[in-house]
Amino acid sequence: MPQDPPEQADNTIAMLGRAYSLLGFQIVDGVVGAGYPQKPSHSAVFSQIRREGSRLTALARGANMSPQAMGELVDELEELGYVERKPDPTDRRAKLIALTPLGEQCIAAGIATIQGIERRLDEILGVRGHASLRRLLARLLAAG
Amino acid sequence: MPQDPPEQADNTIAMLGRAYSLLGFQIVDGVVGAGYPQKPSHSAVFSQIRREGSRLTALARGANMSPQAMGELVDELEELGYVERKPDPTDRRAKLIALTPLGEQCIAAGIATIQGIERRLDEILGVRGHASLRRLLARLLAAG
DNA sequence: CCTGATTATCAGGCATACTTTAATACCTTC
DNA sequence: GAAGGTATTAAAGTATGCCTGATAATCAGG
Repeated sequence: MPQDPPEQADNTIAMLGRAYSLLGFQIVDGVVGAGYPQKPSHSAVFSQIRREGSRLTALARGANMSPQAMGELVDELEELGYVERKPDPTDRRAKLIALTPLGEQCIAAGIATIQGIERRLDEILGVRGHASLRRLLARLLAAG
Repeated sequence: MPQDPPEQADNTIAMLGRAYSLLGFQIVDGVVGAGYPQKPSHSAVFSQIRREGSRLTALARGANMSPQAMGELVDELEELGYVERKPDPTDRRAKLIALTPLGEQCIAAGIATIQGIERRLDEILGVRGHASLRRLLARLLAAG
């Protein structure tokens, strides 16, 4: 993730960065504040783990990192009680990493936090303004 | 800087993050590609250094970090030839950190890169769309 | 002119988020 | 059933971006 650009305080990119930083921290604070401690990097797991359980290598590929690095994230989440490792019935080398009930509550808290922030965006920008922001961002991302 | 939020791929915050990541890397790539190597953290210096030169402590306070940490950034920029330390004529304890001609060229390259990206945003979003995006972001940031 | 604050810097440490190397267990295929 | 590939894990290393503590020079006030 890059930093603020050199020079010129009010370019669009710097504003995007500040907005993201502002809201992103609110998510982490919200979820942690709701009683679900975690690190930002854990989202790499939460965002792609499947209900039936996911293999470590699959998670690593999906997050574009080494299986070893993903293994450490899973270790931490297991320690926190959010996921558990179960043997994969179809391959005895592999393990399935699956959410515990606490992990599901954590995800629910994350979704609730995000929805709360989005409602605040509706207030700040107006429902139409917020929709407009999303449309513009979508177009920007589509254009790559 | 936080990461992607847990869960839900298409919330506004995640879109902001992806947009920032996309464009932010383009800035670094652009400036480095123009022949001015640097690290993202160096922007903490470039963005606030004054033409007459700035004291280390002033830069550190402005970037909200310790003077030691700022000293290291200045070391690196001095090594790269972008800044130089000169004695402060008004205080023999202090040094003034000032841009070299190369440093000014680097800043110019940064500004040019940013302007190029902003022109691309004009193309992608339309001039009015881009202005609208900036207006929405400004309102978001003002509401804190 | 002594005292205490300020300026810069040296030295060492720490957290985050990865990496590579290597080992072990297991699968698949010839 | 041996060879080679895949899944996980342990161990150690790297890069970034900061920090605290201590030191030396200098300044400013009583």
